[in-house]
Amino acid sequence: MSVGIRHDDLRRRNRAMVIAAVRRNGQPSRTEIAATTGLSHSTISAISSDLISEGYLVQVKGGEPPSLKRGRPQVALTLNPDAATIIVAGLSLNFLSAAIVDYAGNVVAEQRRKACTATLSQADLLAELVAIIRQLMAGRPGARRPLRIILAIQGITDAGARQMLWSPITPHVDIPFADVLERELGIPATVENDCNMMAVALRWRDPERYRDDFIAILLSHGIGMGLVLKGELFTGTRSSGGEFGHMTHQPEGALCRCGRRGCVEAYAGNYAIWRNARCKPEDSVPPDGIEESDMRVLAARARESDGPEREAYRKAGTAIGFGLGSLFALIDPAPVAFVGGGAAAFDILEPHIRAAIASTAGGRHSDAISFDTVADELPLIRQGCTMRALTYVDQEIFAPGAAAPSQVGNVA
Amino acid sequence: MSVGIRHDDLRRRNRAMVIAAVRRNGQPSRTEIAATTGLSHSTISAISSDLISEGYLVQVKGGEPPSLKRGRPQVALTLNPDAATIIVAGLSLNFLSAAIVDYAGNVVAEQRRKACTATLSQADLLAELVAIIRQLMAGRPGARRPLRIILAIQGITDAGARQMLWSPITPHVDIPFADVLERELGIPATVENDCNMMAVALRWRDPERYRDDFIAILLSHGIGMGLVLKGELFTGTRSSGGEFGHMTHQPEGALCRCGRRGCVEAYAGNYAIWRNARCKPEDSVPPDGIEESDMRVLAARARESDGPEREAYRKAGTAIGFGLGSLFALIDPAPVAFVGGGAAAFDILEPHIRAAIASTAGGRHSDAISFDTVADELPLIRQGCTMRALTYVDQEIFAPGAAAPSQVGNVA
DNA sequence: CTCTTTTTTTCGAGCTTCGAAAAAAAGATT
DNA sequence: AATCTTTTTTTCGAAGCTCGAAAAAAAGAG
Repeated sequence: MSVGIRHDDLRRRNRAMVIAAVRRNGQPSRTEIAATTGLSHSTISAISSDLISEGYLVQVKGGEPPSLKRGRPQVALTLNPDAATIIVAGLSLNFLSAAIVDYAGNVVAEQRRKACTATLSQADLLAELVAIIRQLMAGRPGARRPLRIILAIQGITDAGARQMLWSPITPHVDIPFADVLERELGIPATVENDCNMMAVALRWRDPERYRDDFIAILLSHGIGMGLVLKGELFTGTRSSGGEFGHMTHQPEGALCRCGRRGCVEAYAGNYAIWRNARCKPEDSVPPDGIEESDMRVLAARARESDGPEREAYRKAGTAIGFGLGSLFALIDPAPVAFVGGGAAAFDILEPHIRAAIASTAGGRHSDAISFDTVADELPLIRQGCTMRALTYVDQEIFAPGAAAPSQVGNVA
Repeated sequence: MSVGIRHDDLRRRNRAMVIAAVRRNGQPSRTEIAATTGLSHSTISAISSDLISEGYLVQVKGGEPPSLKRGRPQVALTLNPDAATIIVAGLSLNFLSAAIVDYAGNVVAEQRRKACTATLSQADLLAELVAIIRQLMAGRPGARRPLRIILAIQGITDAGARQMLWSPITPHVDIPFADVLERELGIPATVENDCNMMAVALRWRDPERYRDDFIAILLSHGIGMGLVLKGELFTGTRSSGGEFGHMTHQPEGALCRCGRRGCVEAYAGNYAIWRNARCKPEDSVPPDGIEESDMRVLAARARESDGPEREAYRKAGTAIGFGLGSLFALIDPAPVAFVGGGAAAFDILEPHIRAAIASTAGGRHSDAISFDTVADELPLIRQGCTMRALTYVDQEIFAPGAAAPSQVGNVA
């Protein structure tokens, strides 16, 4: 059951609240923080003065143009970039990346590397990952140790963000990425699903549009989803969950990359569109290695003439639409952002998506649902990871046991 | 954004925590409360002494057998039944009910009434409901005003629990039950979906089995669901949500009561099983007024011989299974309780449900999923409403503005 | 009747937040 | 240039909360 609030929790929570307000707001003044948190000016003054002397916040001197109002000007507070660093890593098909990001969210250093993820042994895959991070850290000798590693992978992770349970990019399953990274590098680590990080990023990027309830759908070789409900990232009970692409669209239908039949992805993933456009049978083995350029050709043909390509996109849109209809039956309609290469063909998909949704019970008032597209998923994933990891760090710094460091040294 | 914790919130929250601990635990001692809440003995002592003098808690004198341990015996605390009352009302096809329940959860008085909900005007339906509650309260002259009304309806409610948006029991939509009840009776009211209340009740009834993540599915004329995820009742963004029965099973499939096609309910609702068992076409208008006894006959035939009845149950089980598979793709597998008349035929449904789930991507490890049946939904709904309303009352009593009554008078 | 054990209450210490007032830092006005 | 206004930020005492330690209470054991 939920636990009572101890007296010393109070300050800790309110400190974390101030940090969160600064992270969200960018450069708020003490007065603005008091307004958003509802705490009194005296409390905010005391807390922010502590946080400044501990090195987490800094005052922005004359950064902004002098305000036109009279009265004592507000002093903007902002996160001290030197307060901490984190490592943001990404693992996708044949590609590894890692970056060092400072406490304010700026990328400080970066590494990219190709690796044949599909054929590497589990040990070698892990070794590659550790190596790229080591190399990254070696580039900044003398720097303080990063406080956290976050790894985004294309695939299903467990609810505790410790392991990858399954991924299309490697035949291995249940890879304990977090444990290995922590053991090898001595830094707390978590593994996150890439689509979930997309959703997190959208929330930071455009809080007006993507606030409490929205859906991010990745249209790529496979179909992924990140879902925010009531302001919280939605995850499954045991895994990262939200496997929209593997909801059943047609019982006993087309063969999916996951080995089952009739999944949404088996109609709407790049490989499925390609398979249908080339008139291959629905139960043929899903092909690999389709380039984005191939998809652009298919999309162009579909726009041009009413041939098998157009039919393939119709099937894709219908599958996505019925999937969304079922999802909406559970959660009610919400704004959807389509992300990734497939979003470039959204103009072809949209009418079929809307038609399918409209024919479902979940799709009442479906014409009011707002759709949006974001072409490139990688920057979104990177940003989502950054914000999530920094939020973790914030929580940890102000956790019960954390001894408040009296001074956070400048490294640069 | 989330708001800071004020100093005076502390006591209020911890008081609510103590009440919650007593409600959950039944008759805990101060020591046990201290253990479960994590607060110190001194704090619990102070808070519970306040709550006793205010009349919310009472000490149980020699209720239990003297413990075999030595030392000062623990004094059990329990909720004072006279601290408050609430009204629990229910509205289902052609049937209204209402009960007065005390602060400890005991039913004090009850009323039932038949009314032809399908043909009543909206005004008359509301009038009937107000009348039955007035009649109930008239039976206890001099009693203090109930603190809350909770109404469970078969149908979709809005996220704010103010209105019924749609229901199969009446042609009217968007009925503002809560507002009308509040205006007519002057008591805060909410409207809840009946299946959600089933889930709430299961959580109180068997917290061992139904704790953080589980699913309650109502098998009746229609198909409903109540879903608990991460210990919280799951609702849609705008409505009560969780309309499992209206996820799409077969695009362009059988005609559903909701007017759409291919919903799970159009295969698994009583009317759908009946329609298939009688070999009516899938697009024939869903029949009304099928009795539970009719269904028992169909189930018996299905058990007996491999005819259309068995085929109808196979289709029903398959639809439920594929629906669960899609649900599991989103939330991962969780224990399922099948509730209501249809649960009596669960032996016929189960193999088909399991087979369908196993063929979906969401159904990995599906043989480990635990299924359970509860025959009668009405007591569950009643209990769920009771606990939900009392939880509301607890929160309200200890809300910021609430003046702590120095003494809660005994009414009996 | 005294000792031991366990529960509950009491009491002072140490925090925290808050409101009011003071201080600080500007522009506006004379 | 000096003073007045306005707004932000800090300071300070008051009130309230939780905690730990010690005391009190209430039993069984010896």
